Amino acid sequence: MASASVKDVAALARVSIGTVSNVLNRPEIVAPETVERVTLAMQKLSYVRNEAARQLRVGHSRALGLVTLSGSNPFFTELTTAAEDCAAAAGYSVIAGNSNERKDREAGYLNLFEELRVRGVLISPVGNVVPRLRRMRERGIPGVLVDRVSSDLSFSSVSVDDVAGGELAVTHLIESGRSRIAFVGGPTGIRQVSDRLKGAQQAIAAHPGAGLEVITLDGLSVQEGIRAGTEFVERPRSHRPDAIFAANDLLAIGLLQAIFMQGHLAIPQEIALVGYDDILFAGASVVPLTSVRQPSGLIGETAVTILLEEAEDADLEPRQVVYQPELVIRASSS
Amino acid sequence: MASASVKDVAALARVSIGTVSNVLNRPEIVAPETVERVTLAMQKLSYVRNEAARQLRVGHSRALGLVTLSGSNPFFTELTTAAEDCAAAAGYSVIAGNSNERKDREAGYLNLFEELRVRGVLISPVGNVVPRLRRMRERGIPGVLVDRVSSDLSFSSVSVDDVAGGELAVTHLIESGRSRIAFVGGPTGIRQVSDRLKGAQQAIAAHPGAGLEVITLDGLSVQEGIRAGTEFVERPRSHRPDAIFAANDLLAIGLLQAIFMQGHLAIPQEIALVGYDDILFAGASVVPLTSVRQPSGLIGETAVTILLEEAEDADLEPRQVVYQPELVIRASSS
DNA sequence: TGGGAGGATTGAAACGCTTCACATGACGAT
DNA sequence: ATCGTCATGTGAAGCGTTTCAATCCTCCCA
Repeated sequence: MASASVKDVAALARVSIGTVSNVLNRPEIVAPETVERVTLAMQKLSYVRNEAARQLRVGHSRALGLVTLSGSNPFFTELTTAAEDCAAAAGYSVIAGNSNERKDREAGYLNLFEELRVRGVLISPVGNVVPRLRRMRERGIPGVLVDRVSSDLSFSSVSVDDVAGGELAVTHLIESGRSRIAFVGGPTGIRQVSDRLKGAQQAIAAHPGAGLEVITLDGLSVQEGIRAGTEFVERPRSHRPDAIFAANDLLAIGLLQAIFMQGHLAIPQEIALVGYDDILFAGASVVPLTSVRQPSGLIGETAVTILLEEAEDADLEPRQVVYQPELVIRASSS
Repeated sequence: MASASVKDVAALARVSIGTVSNVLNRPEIVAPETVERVTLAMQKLSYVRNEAARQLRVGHSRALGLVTLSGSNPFFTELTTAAEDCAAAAGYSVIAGNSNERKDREAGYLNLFEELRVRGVLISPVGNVVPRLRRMRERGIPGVLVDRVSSDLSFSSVSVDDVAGGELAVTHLIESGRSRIAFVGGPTGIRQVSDRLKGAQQAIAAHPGAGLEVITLDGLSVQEGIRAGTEFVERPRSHRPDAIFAANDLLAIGLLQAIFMQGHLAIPQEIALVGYDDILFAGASVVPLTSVRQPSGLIGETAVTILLEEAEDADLEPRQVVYQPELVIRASSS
């Protein structure tokens, strides 16, 4: 049974299809009793508007596209949920996908969003998506960068000061008496990672006597953390750092597993550990994790708000919103 | 600048629009050199197909809808990722939303999916969605239940035997010497919760001397777990259970925080703890968590496969796939 | 009584695509 | 030379909306 269309509703309510469309979109301009008759007809036929037809006519959809970096990182899950809620309040839905840090998946989602003619795109990019976003903007699809600042400031962005976060973390480690510090991070191509590293380096530079070892990994997962942690455990004590700053909490949890549970090294006594993101599980890990907290929900909301404004008015100046991170100190570092 | 349409491409390539559509959809029936000319024209104009128009014409979209119970539960995140991958392999995209255990949000997503004319719906339901799904199926949108069996078997489902899981968990607790066991779970309206409880009760019934206390909560979050755990800690020792079976890992982690970290009761010595889902963080929590593992990815894949088959052929008999859970024993219970 | 004003409704065009019956032409078989 | 076949390409219809100019009433005022 094919579903009913405006035409069927119009026939049943004995009005024109134009009127049906009006009660759907501007009920205030049609006579109350007509509204009622049409509404009744819609119920009888259990009419459901065909979004594709609407979209074809008006030129764009009621959906926003969102590409995040990782599906397993609760930071992005929280961000996504907040974005959905905020969008829903404005009558939009969010189509969310995660690139898992792969450029091909990222490109795949952008293709999809373009075919779908989404109203706008939120993205936490892996590769250099700015040229691509520029092309999309020329066609009326604005973009907002999330958790990342556009290098040339031509796009709005909502981010957290990752340099400050890195500095916060490492300064804390130094001030609590550590000096041989290791930074463990994912591909340095990811801005968040390189910024956190930069912050770490600044903290080191400000404190003579402290040194930084940089371990570069291929990703930011628990698995990678375990791998890196195992490597630390295998070293002779004299070559081990006395503190580790991990580029995110998943990594930190992996390090914790390898160092504390498998390697039996005391945390924080032998090695102190600081993570990043302050995910829900950070406070509940084997040794509760000191972590740099980012306002994930707020980021999502702000990004959606800005995106919708730009969708309304394409000539808006790009804005850069930067939130400040906050250090949450727990047992893993004190 | 409005984006190019088939008409523009056709004009530039000096063919009819029908031919352009053919190179898009059945390139094998058009002459190779024509294909090339058209492809070139598409590149020149950076043509992007308008999915809404395509969909309007063919009657349904290339998307699947997915509603999960919770966005913060990694079990569903893993399931979603697997479903996305599986759908992508078949040329479909997944629009995922989570109800956060709220019926209104669940209904909202179903509305959206119906307006979008998705090809099919995967759902892990909160309320009784069967009548709703039935209506959608009459209109050509099949549905598959995920992590839940349809009460009347009129829909296909992919689930895990939650009764067996509950039995597994509690039998393990009893066999390791506990007898005063508490079940802590979210709203009993959720099938997963009531099934796990039923399994727990079966295990108790099979072992004379063991007793079960049932604590019912409003949700399955870390927060709720902390609340319940605090209550246990405040009790006099004689009224405390010697083991807790939590309906999921988030709850268990909350319990852990309240009992072990705030309440300073030894786990597992004073209270043993078993969770459910074996999420990524279970093995890395304060006290590594014994948990019942479900094949989350496999569930997602299977569900998508079945759904797509039913989308092809509406007259397929509904199938019930039930996977068996597995107990992963860690420090929190031994 | 004629004429506006203005509210309510109508009807048709257009959005961009797919589909399908049909046209065209080349070529081999008869 | 005629016909059928096959490969290729064409053109128009139609999917379900929204939008907007045009029409139709009704009521009020001069």
